[in-house]
Amino acid sequence: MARPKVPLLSADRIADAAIDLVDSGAAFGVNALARSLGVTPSSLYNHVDGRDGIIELMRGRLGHRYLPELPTGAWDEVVVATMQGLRRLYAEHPAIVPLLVGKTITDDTVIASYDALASALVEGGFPDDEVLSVVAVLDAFALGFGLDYASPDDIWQPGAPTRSLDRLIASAERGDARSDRVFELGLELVLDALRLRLVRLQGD
Amino acid sequence: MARPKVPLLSADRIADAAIDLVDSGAAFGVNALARSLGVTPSSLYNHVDGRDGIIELMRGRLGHRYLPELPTGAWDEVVVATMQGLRRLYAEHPAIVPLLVGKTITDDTVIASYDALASALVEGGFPDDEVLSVVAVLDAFALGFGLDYASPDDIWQPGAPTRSLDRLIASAERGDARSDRVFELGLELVLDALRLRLVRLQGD
DNA sequence: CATAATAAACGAACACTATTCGTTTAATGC
DNA sequence: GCATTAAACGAATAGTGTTCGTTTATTATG
Repeated sequence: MARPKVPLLSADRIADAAIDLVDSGAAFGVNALARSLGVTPSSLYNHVDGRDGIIELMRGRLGHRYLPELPTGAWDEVVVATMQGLRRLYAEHPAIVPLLVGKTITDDTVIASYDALASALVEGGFPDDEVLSVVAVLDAFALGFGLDYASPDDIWQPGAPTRSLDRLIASAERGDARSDRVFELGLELVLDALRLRLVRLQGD
Repeated sequence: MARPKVPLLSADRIADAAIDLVDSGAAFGVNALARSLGVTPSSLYNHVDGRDGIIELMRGRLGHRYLPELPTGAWDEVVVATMQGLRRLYAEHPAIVPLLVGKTITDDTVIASYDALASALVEGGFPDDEVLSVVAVLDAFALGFGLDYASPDDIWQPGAPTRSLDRLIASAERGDARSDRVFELGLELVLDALRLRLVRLQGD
């Protein structure tokens, strides 16, 4: 096919198809993505910057869908809103997480979200030299939970009898319900801890 | 070369070489691994179960090196010991983390470590139906931190001016010092929160 | 309107990757 | 001493991500 009157592809269309592909459970790849778009792989390179570029586009699209535009209110409300946005993102698109980790974030929408979170913490009273650490802790949390959602049903597969693990696994929840419970507990714990830290800081 | 008198390869030797390879910063792959062992790729398949098998072997070897054999004492001491073991593991072998995530854990040594952690929490007074969630939270934490260690120097790369992020990034620590600080803060937060939860639970 | 420049698709090619297969050689057990 | 097994090999396969040069259609300029 030569150049069509109306373009078949665009960055957004490619990103959406990539998200669909990853959600389908298939392995993410440029070739497979092109196939799902009914296009040859090299055509994609007219619109996006290779594999990593496509991944960053996916991050942006999902960020746009799930992360609050301009979260306002008390710092802990911003934290909750951001974390729940990430939870929904990861819960509904678990397979994308492994692709996202360890890559520099450049997408404006996502950057803006982190900026809003950091700003809320600053205004909430956390000292400047601690805010980025708190953000990193929250990020580590969210990422860990994202990976939890992406984990196989059986996280552990004991080959020999255990003291507690076998028993606890047998009576434990499974699937999304389990992941949700873990997230709720984790968020509660980290919020309690942060509030405690803040009153301690302000007590001095 | 035909079969040598004394075998060139063994599962352990392959795992050690794989760890060295990953630590060197090179991309992990069966071919590259074979090259580093002075052997052809197919020879490895006599000893290990493919790429995933090698990764699980690495997990086991590293677990054996870094996770306390049989941690004892109060539940929070076990938590600290386990988390710090994981921190050392991730800090000294950050590049292995992306390979580990999202794969079922079968290695006996690593299983035993999680079992000890779960048992300590049970004995510490956490209710049965909550222990696995706490373990998962800690795991999510540790994994998130591991990924933090593995992250590039620039986690964020704002393309436009920001409210706080630019300023905070400019004056922030970088590299391992930053990651260590984040870990310490995170561990402190989660321990505070867990202790608080325990006294609340026992108060009822 | 003609022509040049650009955008967008294509297919072919390249250098990898992980894996499988059949073969050869050396060590071992009865 | 002979059959079996273990362990290496090379060749082959199918797939990966990416680059390159070419063709075609649309757009903008003179």
